[in-house]
Amino acid sequence: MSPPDPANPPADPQRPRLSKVAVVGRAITLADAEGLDALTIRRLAQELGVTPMALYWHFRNKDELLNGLADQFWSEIDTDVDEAVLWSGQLRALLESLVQVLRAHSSASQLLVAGEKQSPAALEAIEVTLEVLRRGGFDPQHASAVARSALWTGLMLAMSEPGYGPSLSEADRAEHQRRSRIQLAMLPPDRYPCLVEAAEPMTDCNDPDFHYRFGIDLFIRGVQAMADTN
Amino acid sequence: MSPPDPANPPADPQRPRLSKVAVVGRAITLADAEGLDALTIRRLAQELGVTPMALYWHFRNKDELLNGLADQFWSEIDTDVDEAVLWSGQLRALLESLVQVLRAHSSASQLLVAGEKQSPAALEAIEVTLEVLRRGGFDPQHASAVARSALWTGLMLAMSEPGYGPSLSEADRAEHQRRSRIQLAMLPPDRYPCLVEAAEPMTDCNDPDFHYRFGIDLFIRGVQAMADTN
DNA sequence: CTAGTACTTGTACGGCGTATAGTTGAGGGT
DNA sequence: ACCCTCAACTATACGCCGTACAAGTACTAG
Repeated sequence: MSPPDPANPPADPQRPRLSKVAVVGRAITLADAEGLDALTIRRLAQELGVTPMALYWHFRNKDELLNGLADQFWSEIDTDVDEAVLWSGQLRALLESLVQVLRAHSSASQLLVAGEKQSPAALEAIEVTLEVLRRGGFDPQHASAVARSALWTGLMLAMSEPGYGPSLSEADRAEHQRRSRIQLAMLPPDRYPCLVEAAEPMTDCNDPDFHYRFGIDLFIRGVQAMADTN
Repeated sequence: MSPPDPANPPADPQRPRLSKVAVVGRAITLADAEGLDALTIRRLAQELGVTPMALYWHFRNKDELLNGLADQFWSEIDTDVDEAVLWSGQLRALLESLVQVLRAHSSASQLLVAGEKQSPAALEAIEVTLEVLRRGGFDPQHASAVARSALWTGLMLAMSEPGYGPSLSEADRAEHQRRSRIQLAMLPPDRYPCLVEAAEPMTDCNDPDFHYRFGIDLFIRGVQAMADTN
C-alpha cells in the first residue's frame, strides 16, 4: 500500500563485511545461547543485520554452514598428546578434551552426531586418536573401532547428562529435573522398585562431574580390558 | 474459481477408522522406509488416505505422535531376563535386544536420542535393567549410571555403524561408504598415516556384526571392571 | 426423529530453506 | 572523466512444514 520506495539500499555501510568465520562465530553464539533450533537462516541473518539471502553468498546452503560450525568445534579439541603418559592416559586426555568442548557448546553434540566427519579438524583429531591407539598395540581394525567408540562415548555422555536439552536456561533445566524426579518417585513402588529407589541418581545433576567421570572411566576400563585379552 | 462445492465428504467410507495404533504403525512403516524426515503430518495423512488435520484428533501434536513411535520401539525390547545366567550376561542380553530393535528400525535411534524416556514401555525396560544391576551388586547411583550408559551405548552403536544414515537404500549406503573410503585413502599419507592405513576398517560395513559385537563387548568389559574395583 | 459425540474436512497463518533475478558500490583500465 | 567488472549483497516468490479454528458428517443412544 505504502509507496514501495525504490530507494533500495538501507544496507548499513558501517557494518563490516561478512565473512565465513564471522558468520560461523555468530551462529555458534546463537546456537549456544538459544539452541540449534533457534539457528535458522532468517534469524541468523537478522542477528547479523543482513538479508537472509546474503548468507548464501558465503555458504552454498544451510548444511554447509552447519559443517562450518562442526569444523570449528572439532578444532577446539586439544590434540596435543603428552608423550610421557601411557596410551590409555593419552586416550583419556583426548576424550576429556572432547567432552569439555561438547560441554562448552550445548548444541555441539547434536551437530556432531548428525554431521559428516570429514572436516579437516575432524580428520586431525581422529588421526591423533588412531596414532595413540596404534602405539598402544591395537591393529588398524580394532584401533578404528575404539576410536569410533571414543568419539561416540563423548557424544553420548554429553547428551545423556541428566537434564540435557539444548537451549534450556540453568533454572529451566533444574526445574525439568525436579519434575522428572518427582514423576519417577511417584511410580508404584511394587511395580518399579528400582526406578523409585533410583529416582534421585537417575535425574540428578547436582554433581554432573560424576556423570562424566564415571562414563569416561567405564570406557577406558573397557578399552584396557579389550587390549589385555588380545 | 470453480464452485466451492459444499458437497464436503469425499471421505472413502471403505477406509477403516483411524486409531492411535494404526497411525503409529503406518508412521513406523514410513519412517523405516524413507527416514524420519519423510515422516511429516501431511505425508502420513496422505499415506492413510486422510486429511492432515484428521491426525490431530488422535494426537495432540506431532510430538505426541513421535512419542507413540518411541513407545512402540521401547515395547519391542525383550525384557525377559534369563535367571540362569550371570548379571553381566543378563545385561548383555538386554543390550543386544535393544540393538536389535534399533537395527530393525533405522530411524528409531534418532527418535530415542531426542525423545523423553518416560513412556510406560521405556520405564519397564529401564526398571528391568536396574534390577539386573542391583542384583549384580551395584548401588543405586552406580546402577543408574550403568543403565544410562547401556541405553546410550546401544543408541551410539546404531548411529555409529559405518554408513549409517536414515532412509538410505542398501545400494546408496554401500556407495556412500565406498566414497568415504576413497576419500580417506587419498589423504596425504605423511600427514595422516593411521587414517590412510585404517581407511577400510573406518568405513567398512562388510561385517556390521563386528561393529556391534565389539561395541557390546567393550561396554560389558568396562562394566565388569567397574564392578570389580567397585 | 433427534441430539450428541466421535471423527473428519477446509481454510488459513506464520515460519522454514532457497531458487532466481535484480541492485549496489568499490576498483581498475582507458 | 568514463565505463566495465564483479564481489556482495537485496527483493520477491515458491513450496514445504506444523497447526489453530471452525464447520461439516456419520454413527449411536434415547
